[in-house]
Amino acid sequence: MSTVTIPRLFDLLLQQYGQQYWWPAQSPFEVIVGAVLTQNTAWTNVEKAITNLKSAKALSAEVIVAAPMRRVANWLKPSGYFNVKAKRLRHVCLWYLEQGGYKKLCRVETARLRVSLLSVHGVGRETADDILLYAFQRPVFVIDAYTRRLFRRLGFIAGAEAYDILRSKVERSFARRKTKVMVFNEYHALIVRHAKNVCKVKPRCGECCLTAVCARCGV
DNA sequence: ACCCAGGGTCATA
DNA sequence: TATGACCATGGG
Repeated sequence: MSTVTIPRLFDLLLQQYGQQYWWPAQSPFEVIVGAVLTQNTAWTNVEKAITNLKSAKALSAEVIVAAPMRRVANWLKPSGYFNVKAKRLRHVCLWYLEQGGYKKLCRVETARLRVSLLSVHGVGRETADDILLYAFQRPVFVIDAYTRRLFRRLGFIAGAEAYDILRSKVERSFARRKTKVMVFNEYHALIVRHAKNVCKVKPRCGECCLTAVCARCGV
């Protein structure tokens, strides 16, 4: 009998769904904005907010910092938590400008860049890692709720481990691989893609997330 | 009407 | 360290 491992699951998901071509954005800065706006929010709602920013020619750190918070919040409205996110986005933009912009940030070593990101109000571990991986192409694996649930269900983890414990566990399992950035990029995207196969049985059994066929629900 | 979504901060114990 | 309240829109 073959045992599924963390690297093996990556192969299986890639076979099943193919490449996902993440992050859906046209620039690194757009990745950063999207990473903040997608916090506990459906991506379709984030797209609407980003469309608002583009229509207003406000998808830039300078414009966002200069704009009144009420106006920023208004652009962000479709993505939910708009008052909170307007504040967070402002902090991120101030940081981005203070650090000298994308080119300067590209020179910062990964561990330092992570610490720097985490010092920004509104940027937690997952958001920081989204940015590190998808805006700066750093070999960092993003742990989200889907990853936690799927990996727990498959017996890779207990489920309640601290974020950084899980992250290093996954990263170590690909330690010998040369293309870590590509793998981590695709793996996280594939897990999110796979999550869309969650069964729609109500009430949710709590175990049916992230498998195409839920044994408990019998779907 | 209810549940959920590509989290993070803050107060509290 | 570890819970719980809070933030808020849009789709199923």
